[in-house]
Amino acid sequence: MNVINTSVRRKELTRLAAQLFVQEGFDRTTVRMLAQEMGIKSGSLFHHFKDKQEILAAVIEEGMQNALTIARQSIEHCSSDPEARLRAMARAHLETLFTDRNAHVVALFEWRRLDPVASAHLSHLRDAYEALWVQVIDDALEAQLIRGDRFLVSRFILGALNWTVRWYDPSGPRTPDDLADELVAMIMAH
Amino acid sequence: MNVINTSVRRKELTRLAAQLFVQEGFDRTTVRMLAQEMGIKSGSLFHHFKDKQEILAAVIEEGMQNALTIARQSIEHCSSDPEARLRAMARAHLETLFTDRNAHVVALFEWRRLDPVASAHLSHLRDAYEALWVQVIDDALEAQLIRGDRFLVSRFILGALNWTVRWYDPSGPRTPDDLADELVAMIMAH
DNA sequence: GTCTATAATCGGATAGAC
DNA sequence: GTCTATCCGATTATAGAC
Repeated sequence: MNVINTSVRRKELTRLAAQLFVQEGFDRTTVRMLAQEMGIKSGSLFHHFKDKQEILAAVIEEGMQNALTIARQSIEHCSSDPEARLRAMARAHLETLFTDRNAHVVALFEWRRLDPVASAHLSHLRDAYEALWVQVIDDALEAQLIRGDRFLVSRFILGALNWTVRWYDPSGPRTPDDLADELVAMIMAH
Repeated sequence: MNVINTSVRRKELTRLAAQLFVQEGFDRTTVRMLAQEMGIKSGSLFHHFKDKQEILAAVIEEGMQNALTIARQSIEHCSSDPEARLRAMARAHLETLFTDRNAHVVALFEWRRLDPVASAHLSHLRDAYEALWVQVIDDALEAQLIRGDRFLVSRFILGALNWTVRWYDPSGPRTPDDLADELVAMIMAH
């Protein structure tokens, strides 16, 4: 019935793949490395996934799905206050990047490696997630919490958040929530 | 005498390599592609560079050198005013990313692909560039132009700027300078 | 400095037995 | 569902002639 294979086994394998993709990058991760991490031989891997591309697509779908779910849950809890919603979105973004870990990072940094068909198939998820952001940003702009062009502001905020992957050390003194709060504080026109 | 080969021929080849590295990514750029772009056969390439790694190091050194030079020139022109200096740094950053193009982008996005020796050898350039930023940010903080932790603020600003590579279209209506100005406006506590 | 030719290795992917 | 064995194209890099 389902076009998409969602068995728990495949989920587990996808999780392991995400880990390697973040560590090494998609291009440098070989099917042999993936298989070893999964405790099987490289030939067996192709019983679960058609090819390497399909693994990437699975990871990225998982990452965007996660990001969407967590973000939606987070802003539900504070539906009225624009400032709380903005902070919640930033926190949710960093939560899926660092707490849940890996899949969302792959979605952000390896999207270009998707073949055109997979990219087209998954773009609605990315669009839905960005729409969530633009909505929250619009509310914040209307409440005069922040200033600027809705499009640019969301790009800048997401850029600042995404780039944390390159420098932030979760084992350091600051929590992801600290980062999110500090970013929001920085741009607020209080 | 010189440890580093700085012939104009090598500079030209480095420029072409940078272009391909941005388009395809370092891992997916083959020496055959590089050679073809340079109008020679792949075997001849190794007369100019010891190996593929050395090409990457050359590109990244060029990119950081460019960024440093342009940034220093830009803030010299406005040595007194903290706001002008901040704006100048942001403009310079986007100028080396989009106007000069390629080499600085490679430095930012492919740094991880450097082998440890090359990375250690080039890190002083990256550190010098970041120090320039922290200095400008410190001045802006002291003048109460912006608020926050000096370390985090510079990371967030650089993240927002770096991520533009992923979405900004230079052939669109906005100039890189527009972007820089809008980012500065967004974070200013006027 | 560039060429041709090729070595040596590694990559994704398949076939067929169990 | 996993294994072994293997195909075969692609990749980095070298050797030696011109």
